[in-house]
Amino acid sequence: MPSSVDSALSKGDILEGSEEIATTGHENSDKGAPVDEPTAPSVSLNDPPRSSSKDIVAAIANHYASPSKPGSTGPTITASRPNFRNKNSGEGKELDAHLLRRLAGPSVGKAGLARDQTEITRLIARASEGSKYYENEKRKSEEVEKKIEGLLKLRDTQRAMADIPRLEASADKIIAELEATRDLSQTIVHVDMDSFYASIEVLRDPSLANKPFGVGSNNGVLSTASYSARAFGVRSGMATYIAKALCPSLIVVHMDWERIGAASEAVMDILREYAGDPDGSMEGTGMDVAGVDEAYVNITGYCKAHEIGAEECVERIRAQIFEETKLTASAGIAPNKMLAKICSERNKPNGQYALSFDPDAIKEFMRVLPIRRIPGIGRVTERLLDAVEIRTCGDIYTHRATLALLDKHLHLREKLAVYLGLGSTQVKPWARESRKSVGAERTFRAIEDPAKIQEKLELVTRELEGDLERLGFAGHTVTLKLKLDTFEARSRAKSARKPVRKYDELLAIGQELLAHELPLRLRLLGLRVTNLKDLRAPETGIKRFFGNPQEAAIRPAKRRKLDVENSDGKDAMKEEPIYILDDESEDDADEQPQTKRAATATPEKPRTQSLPDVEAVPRASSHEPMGSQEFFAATSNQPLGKRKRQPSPSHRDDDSDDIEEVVRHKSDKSSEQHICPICSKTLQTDNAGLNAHVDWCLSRSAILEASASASTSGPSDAAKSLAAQSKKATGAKKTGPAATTAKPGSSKGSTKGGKADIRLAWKVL
DNA sequence: CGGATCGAC
DNA sequence: CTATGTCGATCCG
Repeated sequence: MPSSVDSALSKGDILEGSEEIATTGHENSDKGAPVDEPTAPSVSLNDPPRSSSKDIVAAIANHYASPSKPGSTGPTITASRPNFRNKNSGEGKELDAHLLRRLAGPSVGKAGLARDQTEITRLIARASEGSKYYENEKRKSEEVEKKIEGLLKLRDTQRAMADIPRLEASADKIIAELEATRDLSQTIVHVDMDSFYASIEVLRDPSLANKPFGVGSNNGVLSTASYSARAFGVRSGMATYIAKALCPSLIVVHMDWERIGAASEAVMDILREYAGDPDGSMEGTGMDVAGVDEAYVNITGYCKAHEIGAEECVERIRAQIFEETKLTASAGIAPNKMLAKICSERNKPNGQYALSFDPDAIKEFMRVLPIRRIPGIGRVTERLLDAVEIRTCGDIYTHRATLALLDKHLHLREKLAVYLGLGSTQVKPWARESRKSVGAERTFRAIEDPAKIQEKLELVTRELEGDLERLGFAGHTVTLKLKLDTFEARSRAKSARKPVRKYDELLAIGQELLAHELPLRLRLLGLRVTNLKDLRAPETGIKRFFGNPQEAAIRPAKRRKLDVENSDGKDAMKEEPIYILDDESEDDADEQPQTKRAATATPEKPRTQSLPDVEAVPRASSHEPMGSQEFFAATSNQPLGKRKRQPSPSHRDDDSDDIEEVVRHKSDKSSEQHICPICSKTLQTDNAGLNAHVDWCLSRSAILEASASASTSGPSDAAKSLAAQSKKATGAKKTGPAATTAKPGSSKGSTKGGKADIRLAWKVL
């Protein structure tokens, strides 16, 4: 194995990444129910590393035949910055450092990795060599290199005639502005389950404890690896056969979506208890489920109400999680989501970390933080920043002039906010109105027979129709997504005059788009609908409800410190008087295509003028209709809603800012009459009650949908459907006991009664 | 608006 | 001889 190279790369700041790799469960549920036999989990102690023509695998196996006792030691964390430059020019065909990292997978940087990450990485690269996947990665890598080249050139020419001190001064001005927006009033915790899938497996089969094993859907890749497996270099996202090469004794278990979903539910329910106003009246409103195994919780109110400190509160949360699920969680406590997330990894396995709320301490914390730790900064961005010598957040300040010069590409303002440790303090449930698209896609063995491709299109279309139906959306634009067998991706879209959602309409458009592309050799085909129309948007009945002057009055008052970003916080408050009481439909009423949907993307002013002298330009604020927004925002969760949203705190300089209103403080009018937008029933309850009901109602329809597809499409589809739910419906009631016991009428359906049942379900599993 | 890319889980 | 699916954001033309 090469060595000279090592010096250049060896200390890969391996720390971080995502614990779990997202997987779908589509494949694993193919064969009926998830593995859950009385017997041992479906382990596949496969054949020893098949010595392929490439004895690379064998080489890897050799290299790691005797890893530094897996359990014995935590990974040696050699803190050092990534170094992408290829200093190993001495060797014949050296693989590009960036490419190596790409091949290493998305989660390189995770905690608990083996020591010499570099060796593993390059061996993996060798093993991958020649595959289409490899070639594609190489191509992409080269594109990035090219972009960097251009960037550096631009920087140099610009710098030649730039007034550096002035650029720095303007950056400092922005810093001052941003600093003024700092909000330390909220205590936010990010709770992250420890190797979730793996831990769940250990619970089912205790004999797995301390053994190196991985959890994967099928033959492909591992979604997660146990800590002892990580000591061998195995990590999430890694191809199973490579993992086996690294760790011959690796055990591979399949995902058990039922359990994962139940466990997730149990955990989220616990968290919801801590996420509410001080009086506890709005339990769950201060929570943001960010995936099956993680969530943000605003514990400000809870701590105040119970007169306890944040750390104690979080200890309590974690203890409760463990007590009720026997699963451990890690957590980060900080004044905003970004920081909380970063902190939750700090003491990863079963630990917590509380960041100081002192601005200077926060800045010091950021100063040494590798840029890659920032949510939103991935492989490519890390590479770009590295090119301009920015590796830690502290480097952002040092090179602020460069960022100013390359603002168009590197976003100075956004980076400065990161440098300051600013982030969103908005913690609330995902609102269905913020959904932008609904889609379905499928990967398969490359095919080129038009008839076969057509079949795939039909399959995907059927799936999409089902999702649209279940979710209650239709869309104006249909996009066909293709991935060639070379991994090259492509997409084609077409907008219809009317929002579409039916199978026939979708298929027709899909076929049209597809026809134009054939012939093809495909490995993936997907269909997606955007420019959504919410079919469950408030109808006249509901509209009246929200038109209620009292509700409207809340609007302007409750404008909270918008997150970072907002060049001019001052007048942001004026021109508030627009309470879109009625009609959310004007939403797609299509008028100003600009105003709404495009609000974020199309600022009223040229987005390019954000460079140096960015003068705060008061823009006409873009208002989101609030009607149903508040309604749903207060809802505790979203069935089948997906996660992830603006990772980075800032947006352009346009203030389209997330009109994130604080929806809480509500009129807790106890008895009011509302009409459920889903089932149309009239309810006698307060807002919370209504929301709870809608919640239940939505999840119920999701379940019905699942059963329906079960009877119409056969068992495999049903299983898939359920799997999809477990994964997507982070907040939705799961099927099974939990779901069937949830009480619709109860104004607290999601809290008391139902919860106990759900937990019971988890324990029973 | 359509297309491509990045990032996240 | 591996590498999903689903979604949001952003940038470009």
